[in-house]
Amino acid sequence: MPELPEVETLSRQLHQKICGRKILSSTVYDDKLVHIKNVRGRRVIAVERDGKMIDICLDDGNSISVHLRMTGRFLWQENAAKPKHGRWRMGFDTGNLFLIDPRRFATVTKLKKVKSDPGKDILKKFDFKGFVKNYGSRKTKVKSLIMDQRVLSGIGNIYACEILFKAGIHPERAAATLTEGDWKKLFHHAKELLKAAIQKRGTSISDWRDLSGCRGENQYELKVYGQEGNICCLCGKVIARIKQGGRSTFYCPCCQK
DNA sequence: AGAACCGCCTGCTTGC
DNA sequence: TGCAAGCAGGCGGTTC
Repeated sequence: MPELPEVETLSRQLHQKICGRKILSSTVYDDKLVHIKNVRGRRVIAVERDGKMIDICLDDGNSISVHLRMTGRFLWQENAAKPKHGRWRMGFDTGNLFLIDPRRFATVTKLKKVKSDPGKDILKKFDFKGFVKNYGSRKTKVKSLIMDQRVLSGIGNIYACEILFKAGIHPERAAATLTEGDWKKLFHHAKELLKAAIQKRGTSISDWRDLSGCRGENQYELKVYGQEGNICCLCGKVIARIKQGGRSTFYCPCCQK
């Protein structure tokens, strides 16, 4: 599932491919997306990432915001033949951009471009002091907190598990029990991990692919996610899996306190 | 405030 | 082999 590194990868590739290009056609194949209108003839002036959203900024001041949710992805194709699970196509003079989404959870909205808060994005102007002040004394579990998109933007289940492992913090700890040192460690590893994952063009678990249909390579770097029953690379004990609000959490009971 | 659950979806895995 | 049930989960919404 696309999280910050995957969305950043796509966003950069898209910017490269369609920035400055005019949208010659727009074809919607999925009834859930029929609201996508008034796109033809517009020129793309930028493609930006906003948390897990991809914003395709147009020359009329609007922006097409795409959230890929679970299985959404973009594919660039020279020909206009609809690929399997193709939900939407935008035609450019250089080729065709398809939104592919087997499970149809992805959402597309067209709206006036609004500036979001870069202080919530770990790789932008992240506001560490503001975070600790506003959320550091919450009673909620630390994993739920860092996955809350209103609090931090971009972190999903896979990277949340990996970040907490690197930082040696148990996913069920109440946020309020973390010291400033714990938070510093957590955000240090979060930054490093997310940057490294972008370098690897994302984590290709299940069906994630980049704009050219290529797999990322970060799945080989995962230490706990999907590793239930395997041996921890640090201590040799068995990786555990628990449910937190219906979602799987993977962690090492020995290394994460 | 916080946690759990549901609905949205479809492909894949599991069990008989 | 084939079919049905179960499972996966980001997010918004509801409920306790």
